[in-house]
Amino acid sequence: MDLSIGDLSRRVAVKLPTIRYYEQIGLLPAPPRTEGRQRRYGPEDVSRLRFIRHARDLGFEVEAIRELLSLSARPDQPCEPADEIVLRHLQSVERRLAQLTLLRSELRHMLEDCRHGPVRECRIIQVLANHDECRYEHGKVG
Amino acid sequence: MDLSIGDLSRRVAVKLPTIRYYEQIGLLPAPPRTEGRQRRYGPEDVSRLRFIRHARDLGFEVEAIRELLSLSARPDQPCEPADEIVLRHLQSVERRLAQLTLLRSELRHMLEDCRHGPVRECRIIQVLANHDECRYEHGKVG
DNA sequence: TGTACAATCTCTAGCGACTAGAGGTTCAAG
DNA sequence: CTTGAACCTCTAGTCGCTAGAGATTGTACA
Repeated sequence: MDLSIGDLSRRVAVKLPTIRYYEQIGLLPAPPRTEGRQRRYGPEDVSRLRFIRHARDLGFEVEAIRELLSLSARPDQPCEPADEIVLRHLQSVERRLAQLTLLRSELRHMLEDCRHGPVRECRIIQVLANHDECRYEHGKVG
Repeated sequence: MDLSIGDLSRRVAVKLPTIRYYEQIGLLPAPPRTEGRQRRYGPEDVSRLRFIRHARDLGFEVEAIRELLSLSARPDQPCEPADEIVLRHLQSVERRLAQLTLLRSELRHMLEDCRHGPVRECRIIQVLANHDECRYEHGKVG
């Protein structure tokens, strides 16, 4: 039950160059090759890649995933370190949510205030030119 | 009233290499130089950089800022194009908020379900290994 | 005027997590 | 045995900066 990289890609829904990338950065082990140097994967690789993909979908960074993977390889150890990783991620998601919520109000107000006249009278442009006209303080948002 | 790049940086709170970067990508015009090739800025540059910084803080992409800047240079034109840029951005912020909200529940549940035993019994690791155990469908989140 | 040193200069490379493309090789079906 | 899809490696590009090296310039003080 050997899978080509294309088979693996379709099964796990991870793009082919991404799989090679994960191998390159050491998230996935380098698989055995055919005589013609093509990669062949087994069921272990399928699970591992699924794990990675799922964690990425949940927004975990590669470094966090690396830690989670190495934790899952030690089933007897306590799982606090995993908790901590998830908690840190949750907190960053919450910070991000707070920022974006503020940002959303700001953008809504800009649109509401717009009188649809010439640019000269446009509140959108005015607010951008002058932070004092903002309703809220806001920090950087990516 | 000529400002060095350091003066400008302090005034607008934009880092020095970032100012040079904005010049390089054409967001800021190339300023006049001293005999020794050091940049000297005037009040126009201060306003323009403030505009840019504010828009970046609000999460607008550089391309959007480019358009907003060129709109603000034509005060007689109608401001609908500016509206549209802001609206598009608002919509992407809203999409992002929806994703992150879902993600937050997912992470919270993972933490709640954790029994703090060994990794073998850890729901966090189990959920990551198997998407079917997720409470929600979730797409990619950055 | 001399000198020290902070500020500035250009250039290149790195970040994170991929993605795209060129140009060549291998596999598998018919 | 031929065809062509799938695979290979390698480099470079994405976005919006940020960091560093190594050289030059500006300026405050003696």
